[in-house]
Amino acid sequence: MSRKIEFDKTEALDAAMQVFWKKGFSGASLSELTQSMGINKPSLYSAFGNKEALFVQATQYYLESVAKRHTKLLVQDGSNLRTRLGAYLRSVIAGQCNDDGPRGCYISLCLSETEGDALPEAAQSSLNEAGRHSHTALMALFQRDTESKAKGYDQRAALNTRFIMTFLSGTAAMARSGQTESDLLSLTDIALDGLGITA
Amino acid sequence: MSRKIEFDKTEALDAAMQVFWKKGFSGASLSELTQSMGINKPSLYSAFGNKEALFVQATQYYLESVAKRHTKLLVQDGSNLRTRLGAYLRSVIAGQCNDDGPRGCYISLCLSETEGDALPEAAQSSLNEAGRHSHTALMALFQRDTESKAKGYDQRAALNTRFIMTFLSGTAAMARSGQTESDLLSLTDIALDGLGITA
DNA sequence: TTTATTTTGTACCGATCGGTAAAGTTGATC
DNA sequence: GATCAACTTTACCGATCGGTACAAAATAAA
Repeated sequence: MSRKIEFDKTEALDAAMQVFWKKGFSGASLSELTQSMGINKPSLYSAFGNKEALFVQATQYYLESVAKRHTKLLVQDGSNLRTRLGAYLRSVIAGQCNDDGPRGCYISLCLSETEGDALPEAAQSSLNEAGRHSHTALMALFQRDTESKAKGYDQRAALNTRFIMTFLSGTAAMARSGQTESDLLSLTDIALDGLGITA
Repeated sequence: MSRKIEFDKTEALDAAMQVFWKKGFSGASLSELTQSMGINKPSLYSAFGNKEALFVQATQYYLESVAKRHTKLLVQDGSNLRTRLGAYLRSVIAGQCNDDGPRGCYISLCLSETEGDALPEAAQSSLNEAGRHSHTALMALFQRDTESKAKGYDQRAALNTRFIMTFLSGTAAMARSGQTESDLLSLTDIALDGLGITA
Protein backbone atom coordinates (compact mmCIF):
# COMPACT_ATOMS: atom_id res chain seq x y z
CA MET A 1 0.00 0.00 0.00
CA SER A 2 2.75 2.46 -0.86
CA ARG A 3 5.34 3.54 -3.35
CA LYS A 4 7.91 0.94 -4.54
CA ILE A 5 11.66 1.22 -4.08
CA GLU A 6 13.23 2.10 -7.42
CA PHE A 7 16.74 0.77 -6.84
CA ASP A 8 18.20 -2.65 -6.15
CA LYS A 9 19.58 -2.70 -2.63
CA THR A 10 22.28 -5.27 -3.39
CA GLU A 11 23.52 -3.33 -6.40
CA ALA A 12 23.64 -0.19 -4.29
CA LEU A 13 25.55 -2.03 -1.57
CA ASP A 14 28.02 -3.31 -4.12
CA ALA A 15 28.60 0.19 -5.41
CA ALA A 16 29.07 1.47 -1.86
CA MET A 17 31.58 -1.29 -1.15
CA GLN A 18 33.61 -0.25 -4.16
CA VAL A 19 33.69 3.37 -3.03
CA PHE A 20 34.86 2.39 0.47
CA TRP A 21 37.37 0.05 -1.13
CA LYS A 22 38.75 2.91 -3.17
CA LYS A 23 38.65 5.69 -0.59
CA GLY A 24 38.44 4.11 2.86
CA PHE A 25 35.78 5.00 5.39
CA SER A 26 36.51 8.64 6.08
CA GLY A 27 37.71 9.30 2.55
CA ALA A 28 34.39 8.19 1.09
CA SER A 29 32.06 11.18 1.00
CA LEU A 30 28.29 10.91 0.96
CA SER A 31 28.30 12.76 -2.34
CA GLU A 32 30.47 10.12 -4.00
CA LEU A 33 28.60 7.29 -2.30
CA THR A 34 25.16 8.45 -3.41
CA GLN A 35 26.42 9.22 -6.90
CA SER A 36 27.98 5.76 -7.32
CA MET A 37 24.97 4.06 -5.80
CA GLY A 38 22.64 6.00 -8.07
CA ILE A 39 20.42 7.23 -5.25
CA ASN A 40 19.91 10.36 -3.19
CA LYS A 41 20.88 10.88 0.40
CA PRO A 42 17.42 10.41 1.93
CA SER A 43 17.12 7.06 0.13
CA LEU A 44 20.49 6.03 1.46
CA TYR A 45 19.56 6.94 5.01
CA SER A 46 16.21 5.20 4.91
CA ALA A 47 17.66 2.04 3.36
CA PHE A 48 20.93 1.70 5.28
CA GLY A 49 20.74 3.95 8.34
CA ASN A 50 23.76 6.20 8.15
CA LYS A 51 27.30 6.20 6.79
CA GLU A 52 28.60 3.97 9.56
CA ALA A 53 25.77 1.42 9.23
CA LEU A 54 26.26 1.43 5.46
CA PHE A 55 29.93 0.69 5.98
CA VAL A 56 29.17 -2.23 8.29
CA GLN A 57 26.83 -3.73 5.70
CA ALA A 58 29.34 -3.11 2.91
CA THR A 59 32.00 -4.90 4.96
CA GLN A 60 29.71 -7.85 5.51
CA TYR A 61 28.92 -7.88 1.80
CA TYR A 62 32.65 -7.85 1.01
CA LEU A 63 33.20 -10.78 3.32
CA GLU A 64 30.47 -12.84 1.67
CA SER A 65 31.01 -11.90 -1.95
CA VAL A 66 34.79 -11.53 -2.14
CA ALA A 67 36.72 -12.95 0.81
CA LYS A 68 34.95 -16.28 1.00
CA ARG A 69 35.59 -16.90 -2.70
CA HIS A 70 39.29 -17.09 -1.88
CA THR A 71 39.22 -19.13 1.31
CA LYS A 72 37.20 -21.85 -0.43
CA LEU A 73 40.32 -22.66 -2.42
CA LEU A 74 42.06 -23.79 0.75
CA VAL A 75 39.85 -26.81 1.19
CA GLN A 76 39.60 -28.14 -2.37
CA ASP A 77 40.01 -31.88 -2.33
CA GLY A 78 42.46 -33.76 -4.47
CA SER A 79 45.37 -31.35 -4.46
CA ASN A 80 48.21 -31.17 -2.00
CA LEU A 81 48.67 -28.45 0.57
CA ARG A 82 51.16 -26.36 -1.35
CA THR A 83 48.97 -26.40 -4.43
CA ARG A 84 45.95 -25.25 -2.46
CA LEU A 85 47.87 -22.53 -0.64
CA GLY A 86 49.36 -21.39 -3.94
CA ALA A 87 45.95 -21.20 -5.54
CA TYR A 88 44.68 -19.23 -2.56
CA LEU A 89 47.55 -16.75 -2.68
CA ARG A 90 47.25 -16.26 -6.43
CA SER A 91 43.51 -15.79 -6.18
CA VAL A 92 43.85 -13.13 -3.50
CA ILE A 93 46.58 -11.32 -5.41
CA ALA A 94 44.59 -11.44 -8.64
CA GLY A 95 41.70 -9.84 -6.76
CA GLN A 96 44.00 -7.16 -5.40
CA CYS A 97 45.12 -6.32 -8.94
CA ASN A 98 41.75 -6.63 -10.64
CA ASP A 99 41.22 -3.54 -12.76
CA ASP A 100 37.44 -3.88 -12.72
CA GLY A 101 37.48 -2.59 -9.15
CA PRO A 102 39.80 -0.72 -6.81
CA ARG A 103 43.25 -2.20 -6.32
CA GLY A 104 44.44 -3.51 -2.98
CA CYS A 105 42.44 -4.98 -0.13
CA TYR A 106 39.26 -3.50 1.28
CA ILE A 107 39.96 -4.77 4.79
CA SER A 108 43.59 -3.81 4.84
CA LEU A 109 42.98 -0.31 3.54
CA CYS A 110 40.15 0.50 5.90
CA LEU A 111 41.98 -1.03 8.85
CA SER A 112 44.76 1.47 8.26
CA GLU A 113 42.35 4.12 9.48
CA THR A 114 42.36 2.48 12.91
CA GLU A 115 45.30 4.54 14.03
CA GLY A 116 44.05 8.10 14.06
CA ASP A 117 40.54 7.88 15.34
CA ALA A 118 38.87 8.01 11.95
CA LEU A 119 36.82 4.84 12.50
CA PRO A 120 33.61 4.62 14.55
CA GLU A 121 33.47 1.65 16.87
CA ALA A 122 30.98 -0.43 14.90
CA ALA A 123 32.98 0.07 11.71
CA GLN A 124 36.14 -0.95 13.48
CA SER A 125 34.72 -4.16 14.88
CA SER A 126 33.12 -5.15 11.58
CA LEU A 127 36.56 -4.88 10.01
CA ASN A 128 38.12 -6.94 12.78
CA GLU A 129 35.49 -9.60 12.33
CA ALA A 130 36.05 -9.72 8.58
CA GLY A 131 39.80 -9.89 9.03
CA ARG A 132 39.41 -12.76 11.46
CA HIS A 133 37.67 -14.81 8.77
CA SER A 134 40.84 -15.33 6.74
CA HIS A 135 42.84 -15.86 9.89
CA THR A 136 40.45 -18.55 11.09
CA ALA A 137 40.43 -20.32 7.73
CA LEU A 138 44.21 -20.50 7.61
CA MET A 139 44.50 -21.59 11.22
CA ALA A 140 41.98 -24.37 10.65
CA LEU A 141 43.89 -25.50 7.58
CA PHE A 142 47.23 -25.76 9.33
CA GLN A 143 45.78 -27.32 12.46
CA ARG A 144 43.36 -29.82 10.97
CA ASP A 145 44.42 -30.69 7.42
CA THR A 146 45.79 -34.23 7.28
CA GLU A 147 48.79 -33.38 5.15
CA SER A 148 49.53 -30.41 7.38
CA LYS A 149 49.47 -32.57 10.49
CA ALA A 150 51.51 -35.31 8.83
CA LYS A 151 54.26 -32.86 7.96
CA GLY A 152 54.12 -31.14 11.34
CA TYR A 153 52.94 -27.76 10.05
CA ASP A 154 50.32 -27.78 12.79
CA GLN A 155 53.12 -27.16 15.26
CA ARG A 156 53.60 -23.71 13.77
CA ALA A 157 50.02 -22.99 12.73
CA ALA A 158 49.86 -19.55 14.32
CA LEU A 159 53.23 -18.50 12.96
CA ASN A 160 52.47 -19.75 9.46
CA THR A 161 49.08 -18.06 9.48
CA ARG A 162 50.56 -14.78 10.64
CA PHE A 163 53.18 -14.89 7.92
CA ILE A 164 50.64 -15.49 5.18
CA MET A 165 48.36 -12.73 6.44
CA THR A 166 51.34 -10.39 6.57
CA PHE A 167 52.49 -11.38 3.11
CA LEU A 168 49.05 -10.75 1.63
CA SER A 169 48.78 -7.41 3.42
CA GLY A 170 52.04 -6.58 1.71
CA THR A 171 50.88 -7.56 -1.75
CA ALA A 172 47.73 -5.52 -1.14
CA ALA A 173 49.77 -2.43 -0.38
CA MET A 174 52.02 -3.02 -3.37
CA ALA A 175 49.06 -3.63 -5.66
CA ARG A 176 47.48 -0.42 -4.48
CA SER A 177 50.57 1.59 -5.28
CA GLY A 178 50.78 0.21 -8.78
CA GLN A 179 52.81 -3.02 -8.83
CA THR A 180 51.86 -5.30 -11.68
CA GLU A 181 49.98 -8.52 -11.07
CA SER A 182 52.71 -10.70 -12.54
CA ASP A 183 55.36 -9.08 -10.38
CA LEU A 184 53.32 -9.89 -7.28
CA LEU A 185 52.37 -13.39 -8.38
CA SER A 186 56.04 -14.24 -8.71
CA LEU A 187 56.43 -13.73 -4.95
CA THR A 188 54.08 -16.51 -3.89
CA ASP A 189 56.63 -19.28 -4.33
CA ILE A 190 59.12 -17.38 -2.20
CA ALA A 191 56.55 -17.04 0.54
CA LEU A 192 55.67 -20.72 0.52
CA ASP A 193 59.36 -21.65 0.43
CA GLY A 194 59.89 -19.52 3.52
CA LEU A 195 57.26 -21.52 5.35
CA GLY A 196 59.01 -24.73 4.34
CA ILE A 197 55.86 -26.04 2.69
CA THR A 198 57.01 -28.60 0.13
CA ALA A 199 55.17 -30.06 -2.81
CA MET B 1 65.45 44.25 10.97
CA SER B 2 62.24 42.58 11.97
CA ARG B 3 60.45 40.28 14.39
CA LYS B 4 61.99 36.86 15.07
CA ILE B 5 60.27 33.53 14.39
CA GLU B 6 59.06 32.07 17.66
CA PHE B 7 59.02 28.39 16.68
CA ASP B 8 61.67 25.92 15.58
CA LYS B 9 60.99 24.97 11.97
CA THR B 10 62.48 21.49 12.30
CA GLU B 11 60.45 20.71 15.40
CA ALA B 12 57.33 21.88 13.60
CA LEU B 13 58.17 19.74 10.59
CA ASP B 14 58.69 16.74 12.84
CA ALA B 15 55.30 17.27 14.41
CA ALA B 16 53.69 17.62 10.98
CA MET B 17 55.32 14.40 9.84
CA GLN B 18 53.84 12.57 12.80
CA VAL B 19 50.36 13.85 12.02
CA PHE B 20 50.63 12.77 8.37
CA TRP B 21 52.04 9.46 9.57
CA LYS B 22 49.02 8.94 11.77
CA LYS B 23 46.28 10.27 9.49
CA GLY B 24 47.60 10.25 5.94
CA PHE B 25 47.54 13.29 3.67
CA SER B 26 43.84 13.93 3.30
CA GLY B 27 43.04 12.71 6.79
CA ALA B 28 45.34 15.27 8.35
CA SER B 29 43.39 18.48 8.90
CA LEU B 30 44.99 21.89 9.16
CA SER B 31 43.48 22.19 12.63
CA GLU B 32 45.28 19.11 13.86
CA LEU B 33 48.46 20.04 12.02
CA THR B 34 48.66 23.54 13.45
CA GLN B 35 47.75 22.30 16.91
CA SER B 36 50.45 19.60 16.90
CA MET B 37 53.00 21.98 15.41
CA GLY B 38 52.17 24.61 18.00
CA ILE B 39 51.61 27.39 15.47
CA ASN B 40 48.72 29.15 13.75
CA LYS B 41 47.65 28.71 10.18
CA PRO B 42 49.21 31.91 8.78
CA SER B 43 52.55 30.92 10.31
CA LEU B 44 52.26 27.52 8.68
CA TYR B 45 51.50 29.04 5.31
CA SER B 46 54.30 31.59 5.48
CA ALA B 47 56.83 28.99 6.61
CA PHE B 48 55.86 26.00 4.45
CA GLY B 49 53.62 27.26 1.64
CA ASN B 50 50.47 25.18 1.87
CA LYS B 51 49.33 21.74 2.97
CA GLU B 52 50.76 20.02 -0.08
CA ALA B 53 54.14 21.75 0.19
CA LEU B 54 54.23 20.94 3.90
CA PHE B 55 53.59 17.31 3.06
CA VAL B 56 56.42 17.22 0.54
CA GLN B 57 58.80 18.65 3.12
CA ALA B 58 57.54 16.25 5.78
CA THR B 59 58.13 13.34 3.41
CA GLN B 60 61.65 14.53 2.71
CA TYR B 61 62.21 14.88 6.45
CA TYR B 62 60.91 11.34 7.00
CA LEU B 63 63.30 10.04 4.38
CA GLU B 64 66.29 11.72 6.00
CA SER B 65 65.47 11.20 9.66
CA VAL B 66 63.81 7.77 9.62
CA ALA B 67 64.26 5.77 6.43
CA LYS B 68 67.98 6.29 6.04
CA ARG B 69 68.56 5.13 9.62
CA HIS B 70 67.39 1.69 8.54
CA THR B 71 69.10 1.35 5.18
CA LYS B 72 72.47 2.13 6.77
CA LEU B 73 72.28 -1.24 8.48
CA LEU B 74 72.49 -2.94 5.08
CA VAL B 75 76.07 -1.88 4.51
CA GLN B 76 77.64 -2.45 7.92
CA ASP B 77 81.00 -4.11 7.52
CA GLY B 78 82.03 -7.24 9.29
CA SER B 79 78.75 -9.14 9.31
CA ASN B 80 77.43 -11.49 6.68
CA LEU B 81 74.55 -10.75 4.37
CA ARG B 82 71.83 -12.54 6.30
CA THR B 83 72.87 -10.80 9.51
CA ARG B 84 72.72 -7.40 7.87
CA LEU B 85 69.38 -8.06 6.19
CA GLY B 86 68.01 -9.39 9.47
CA ALA B 87 69.15 -6.28 11.32
CA TYR B 88 67.54 -4.14 8.64
CA LEU B 89 64.23 -5.97 8.80
CA ARG B 90 64.14 -5.89 12.60
CA SER B 91 65.00 -2.21 12.64
CA VAL B 92 62.20 -1.36 10.22
CA ILE B 93 59.68 -3.47 12.11
CA ALA B 94 60.71 -1.97 15.43
CA GLY B 95 60.11 1.46 13.91
CA GLN B 96 56.70 0.37 12.68
CA CYS B 97 55.78 -0.73 16.19
CA ASN B 98 57.36 2.15 18.07
CA ASP B 99 54.80 3.50 20.50
CA ASP B 100 56.45 6.92 20.69
CA GLY B 101 55.00 7.66 17.29
CA PRO B 102 52.27 6.38 14.96
CA ARG B 103 52.39 2.70 14.11
CA GLY B 104 52.99 1.43 10.58
CA CYS B 105 54.88 3.07 7.75
CA TYR B 106 54.53 6.70 6.72
CA ILE B 107 55.23 5.96 3.06
CA SER B 108 53.04 2.91 2.87
CA LEU B 109 50.08 4.55 4.53
CA CYS B 110 50.16 7.70 2.46
CA LEU B 111 50.75 5.74 -0.75
CA SER B 112 47.48 3.95 -0.11
CA GLU B 113 45.78 7.25 -0.90
CA THR B 114 47.08 6.98 -4.47
CA GLU B 115 44.02 5.06 -5.59
CA GLY B 116 41.16 7.46 -5.14
CA ASP B 117 42.51 10.80 -6.23
CA ALA B 118 43.21 12.09 -2.74
CA LEU B 119 46.85 12.95 -3.47
CA PRO B 120 48.04 16.07 -5.31
CA GLU B 121 50.71 15.39 -7.89
CA ALA B 122 53.65 16.80 -5.96
CA ALA B 123 52.69 14.79 -2.87
CA GLN B 124 52.42 11.66 -4.96
CA SER B 125 55.82 12.03 -6.55
CA SER B 126 57.52 12.85 -3.27
CA LEU B 127 56.17 9.59 -1.91
CA ASN B 128 57.35 7.69 -4.95
CA GLU B 129 60.79 9.19 -4.60
CA ALA B 130 60.97 8.26 -0.93
CA GLY B 131 59.78 4.74 -1.64
CA ARG B 132 62.43 4.37 -4.29
CA HIS B 133 65.13 5.01 -1.71
CA SER B 134 64.64 1.67 0.04
CA HIS B 135 64.22 -0.08 -3.27
CA THR B 136 67.48 1.35 -4.55
CA ALA B 137 69.36 0.44 -1.39
CA LEU B 138 68.21 -3.18 -1.54
CA MET B 139 68.89 -3.48 -5.25
CA ALA B 140 72.40 -2.12 -4.78
CA LEU B 141 72.99 -4.59 -1.98
CA PHE B 142 71.95 -7.63 -3.97
CA GLN B 143 73.70 -6.51 -7.13
CA ARG B 144 76.98 -5.26 -5.74
CA ASP B 145 77.67 -6.88 -2.37
CA THR B 146 80.52 -9.38 -2.67
CA GLU B 147 78.79 -12.12 -0.67
CA SER B 148 75.61 -11.57 -2.65
CA LYS B 149 77.43 -11.95 -5.94
CA ALA B 150 79.39 -14.96 -4.70
CA LYS B 151 76.20 -16.78 -3.78
CA GLY B 152 74.42 -15.73 -6.97
CA TYR B 153 71.77 -13.57 -5.28
CA ASP B 154 72.52 -10.86 -7.82
CA GLN B 155 70.79 -13.04 -10.40
CA ARG B 156 67.49 -12.43 -8.63
CA ALA B 157 68.16 -8.94 -7.28
CA ALA B 158 64.89 -7.46 -8.50
CA LEU B 159 62.81 -10.38 -7.27
CA ASN B 160 64.48 -10.43 -3.87
CA THR B 161 64.10 -6.69 -3.50
CA ARG B 162 60.43 -6.82 -4.43
CA PHE B 163 59.81 -9.58 -1.92
CA ILE B 164 61.44 -7.68 0.93
CA MET B 165 59.57 -4.48 0.10
CA THR B 166 56.34 -6.44 -0.02
CA PHE B 167 57.09 -8.18 3.25
CA LEU B 168 57.82 -4.90 5.00
CA SER B 169 54.67 -3.33 3.58
CA GLY B 170 52.85 -6.25 5.13
CA THR B 171 54.43 -5.84 8.55
CA ALA B 172 53.58 -2.13 8.34
CA ALA B 173 49.91 -2.91 7.76
CA MET B 174 49.89 -5.50 10.53
CA ALA B 175 51.64 -3.17 12.94
CA ARG B 176 49.13 -0.47 12.16
CA SER B 177 46.21 -2.73 12.95
CA GLY B 178 47.67 -3.75 16.29
CA GLN B 179 49.97 -6.77 15.89
CA THR B 180 52.64 -6.94 18.57
CA GLU B 181 56.25 -6.23 17.76
CA SER B 182 57.44 -9.67 18.82
CA ASP B 183 54.83 -11.39 16.65
CA LEU B 184 56.10 -9.46 13.65
CA LEU B 185 59.78 -9.88 14.46
CA SER B 186 59.31 -13.64 14.45
CA LEU B 187 58.45 -13.45 10.75
CA THR B 188 61.81 -12.11 9.59
CA ASP B 189 63.53 -15.50 9.58
CA ILE B 190 60.73 -16.97 7.48
CA ALA B 191 61.11 -14.16 4.96
CA LEU B 192 64.88 -14.63 4.69
CA ASP B 193 64.45 -18.39 4.44
CA GLY B 194 62.06 -17.86 1.55
CA LEU B 195 64.74 -15.91 -0.29
CA GLY B 196 67.20 -18.73 0.28
CA ILE B 197 69.63 -16.42 1.99
CA THR B 198 71.78 -18.62 4.21
CA ALA B 199 73.98 -17.69 7.14
C1' DT C 1 -11.45 8.39 -7.10
C1' DT C 2 -10.14 9.12 -2.80
C1' DT C 3 -7.03 8.20 0.81
C1' DA C 4 -3.17 6.47 3.31
C1' DT C 5 1.63 5.32 3.10
C1' DT C 6 6.17 5.26 1.47
C1' DT C 7 9.83 6.88 -1.59
C1' DT C 8 11.60 10.45 -3.95
C1' DG C 9 14.00 15.11 -5.10
C1' DT C 10 15.19 19.61 -3.29
C1' DA C 11 16.77 22.50 -0.24
C1' DC C 12 18.69 23.26 3.90
C1' DC C 13 21.17 22.59 8.77
C1' DG C 14 25.53 23.44 11.78
C1' DA C 15 30.29 22.04 11.58
C1' DT C 16 34.55 21.66 9.45
C1' DC C 17 37.43 21.79 5.38
C1' DG C 18 41.80 24.44 3.14
C1' DG C 19 43.17 29.01 2.72
C1' DT C 20 43.61 34.21 3.50
C1' DA C 21 42.87 39.45 4.66
C1' DA C 22 43.82 42.57 7.99
C1' DA C 23 44.92 44.24 12.31
C1' DG C 24 47.96 43.78 16.33
C1' DT C 25 52.64 42.66 18.24
C1' DT C 26 57.56 42.34 18.28
C1' DG C 27 62.31 43.74 17.32
C1' DA C 28 66.17 45.67 14.73
C1' DT C 29 67.69 49.95 12.45
C1' DC C 30 68.05 54.87 12.10
C1' DG D 1 62.34 57.06 20.60
C1' DA D 2 60.30 56.82 15.97
C1' DT D 3 60.02 53.79 11.94
C1' DC D 4 59.55 49.85 9.21
C1' DA D 5 59.55 45.01 8.23
C1' DA D 6 58.38 40.56 9.56
C1' DC D 7 55.67 37.53 12.51
C1' DT D 8 51.43 36.38 15.19
C1' DT D 9 46.62 36.59 16.16
C1' DT D 10 41.85 36.91 15.12
C1' DA D 11 38.42 36.71 12.20
C1' DC D 12 36.62 35.44 8.16
C1' DC D 13 36.07 33.35 3.10
C1' DG D 14 33.55 29.87 -0.11
C1' DA D 15 33.19 24.90 -0.40
C1' DT D 16 32.18 20.62 1.38
C1' DC D 17 31.30 17.55 5.24
C1' DG D 18 27.46 14.15 7.42
C1' DG D 19 22.74 14.42 8.20
C1' DT D 20 17.71 15.91 7.89
C1' DA D 21 13.00 18.53 7.22
C1' DC D 22 9.71 18.99 3.90
C1' DA D 23 6.93 18.66 0.07
C1' DA D 24 6.13 16.46 -4.51
C1' DA D 25 5.39 12.00 -6.67
C1' DA D 26 3.93 7.31 -6.82
C1' DT D 27 1.58 3.19 -5.38
C1' DA D 28 -1.78 0.17 -3.01
C1' DA D 29 -6.09 -0.28 -0.46
C1' DA D 30 -10.71 1.52 0.20
